Amino acid sequence: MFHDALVSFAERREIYMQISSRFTIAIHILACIDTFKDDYKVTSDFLAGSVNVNPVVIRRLLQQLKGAGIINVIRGSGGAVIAKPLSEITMLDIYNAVDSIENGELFHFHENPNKECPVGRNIHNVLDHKLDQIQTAMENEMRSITIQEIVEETKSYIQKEL
Amino acid sequence: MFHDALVSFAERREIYMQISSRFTIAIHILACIDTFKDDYKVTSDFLAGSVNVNPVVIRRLLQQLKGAGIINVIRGSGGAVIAKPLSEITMLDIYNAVDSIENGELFHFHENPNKECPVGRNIHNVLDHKLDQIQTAMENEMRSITIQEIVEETKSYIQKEL
DNA sequence: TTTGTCGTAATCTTTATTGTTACATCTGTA
DNA sequence: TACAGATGTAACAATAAAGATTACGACAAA
Repeated sequence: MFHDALVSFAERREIYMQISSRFTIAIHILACIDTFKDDYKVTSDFLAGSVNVNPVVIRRLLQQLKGAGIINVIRGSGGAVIAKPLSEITMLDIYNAVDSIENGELFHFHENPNKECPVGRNIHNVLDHKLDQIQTAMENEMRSITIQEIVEETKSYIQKEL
Repeated sequence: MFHDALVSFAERREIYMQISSRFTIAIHILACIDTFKDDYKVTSDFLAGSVNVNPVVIRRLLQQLKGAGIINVIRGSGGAVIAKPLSEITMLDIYNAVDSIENGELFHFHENPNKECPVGRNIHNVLDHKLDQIQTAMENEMRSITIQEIVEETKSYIQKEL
């Protein structure tokens, strides 16, 4: 009988997961780099002004995007440029690049279900697959949207303002 | 020219979003209630033992699930029971019930893009639709999975142990 | 060599979540 | 009707992550 074992507590240690604003900021950054590439040197200060965050936050993101081969950052003289065709950069690439969520998992699973409980020791096995299925659906949708679309729509909005 | 305006900072106020462990805990709770309904009175202490969290955390979740019409909680004598057929409870129902993410939005959008920048003042319009599209894909997948499946698979895992 | 910029470490602030204690309230039962 | 066992919920503490900010060394072009 596990009933008595269940009625008790324990210490825990969990990992958080969230889709942070790094994701939308990174997209914003790429849209800026492309939009202003011919007219300005797109520095971290310039981007910080458009996004409205501290330049260091931008530089950290630029490093992550560079690490993923999405952009190049020019040391010394400054500025960032896009490293490959916009049509080949998907939302998923960016999502992965900026490490939007902890260790690639969207859901925050409670860490220590009680192994003495039949449900507690099996729930992980059951749920992991389902959670994966949900996350995959999300990632597939992300993969279907390119930065090219984003930039084109942004430019069309800007056109309409004139 | 907006260049000068861009190279500057500003204060901000943001809202966090994450898929908290409340979601997986709530599923765990429902699996327990159903699995043990004939053999035990499923109290918050009992559930706390299986999930391995403080009973108050469980009670808070029970209230949220009750608010969504998913379970009933018995005051006084204690215990929780499921309020409708398991096949009619989807992962999405639970996700919504436990308020897994802030104000229904999965993505944390940076709050104050600079309105003086053509990209800054349009990025929200462009992205909102795309982010919605991604979130919808995720929610559709959630809607396709019922608690019945979860419970059945859990029971089948438990069977295999014997 | 000066100037502007990147790269990055270190520290602080803010915020949400979760943990915990405490206690009023409720209900079945002795 | 008093008791025992639960729930309902407020209040506060502890923990953790994100993001803000400062500082400064490294670098490249003029």
